[in-house]
Amino acid sequence: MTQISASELEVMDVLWARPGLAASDVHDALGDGRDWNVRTVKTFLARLVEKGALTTVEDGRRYLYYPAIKEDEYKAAAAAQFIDRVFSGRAAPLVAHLADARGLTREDIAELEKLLGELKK
Amino acid sequence: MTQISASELEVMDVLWARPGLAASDVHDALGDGRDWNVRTVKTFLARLVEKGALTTVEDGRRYLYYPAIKEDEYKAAAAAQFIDRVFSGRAAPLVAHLADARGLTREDIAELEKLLGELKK
DNA sequence: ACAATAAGACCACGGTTGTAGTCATACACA
DNA sequence: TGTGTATGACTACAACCGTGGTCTTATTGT
Repeated sequence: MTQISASELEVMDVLWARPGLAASDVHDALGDGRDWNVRTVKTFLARLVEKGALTTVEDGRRYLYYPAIKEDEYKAAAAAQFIDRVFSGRAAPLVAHLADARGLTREDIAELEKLLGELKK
Repeated sequence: MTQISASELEVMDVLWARPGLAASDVHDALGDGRDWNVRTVKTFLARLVEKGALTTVEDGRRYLYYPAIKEDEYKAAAAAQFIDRVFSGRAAPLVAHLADARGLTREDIAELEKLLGELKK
């Protein structure tokens, strides 16, 4: 299970949101801010297929791309791995640092409290 | 500010805990589990110096290494960057995913609640 | 005094990543 | 009907990363 890079993840995000796009659609969807050349996007797509993160379906003379891994599962694993690497597996210090670094919004705090309430059951 | 890799971060962790070690001490301190060759550790140290994350003080014919960046600041920035990349900047989903992926311990939950209580002030 | 050892300096090498270029071909419009 | 254009296939290439080798010199134990 090779690693998905930061750039590749942006591509995955597009396809998790709208599965079944062709390369040029993905390129367009990334548009704002990210102005990668279409060929760069195609490279990422090809690498994601190699890595088993995407599958393709032929559509005439082009491919449509679909996620082969679930967003939730991937992100949960990525979060766990990040916490292990940087915070020795402890989640609380991470949240503390976030508060420091960028200030959680009031909504974030409310959402977290609700979440913790549910977890306690 | 070049990126610090996962392996390099393990080296930083040693020196944040005990600043002023020489290369071989860092190697020893990593010991358990991590059995990198001493030269591998030296490569990481040299790269961290190049990257500006460590500074050296000569001690006879060897160097002592000291962190040039603060652990808290680095980790806060790393956390913010991770959340931006993977969770579009929202912290709450991250915690939710953690709960999913590995189950927060009862202590984690208690600690997070305490933290949130303080943040609300 | 000499040999084994340890330190730093420099080098290597294959894999990953970001960022495309080139080539052949198929389609679409003038 | 021929030419620009979009697509996929393949290639490139420098930087970074994990992993450690070589070479020179200094120190240390016998």
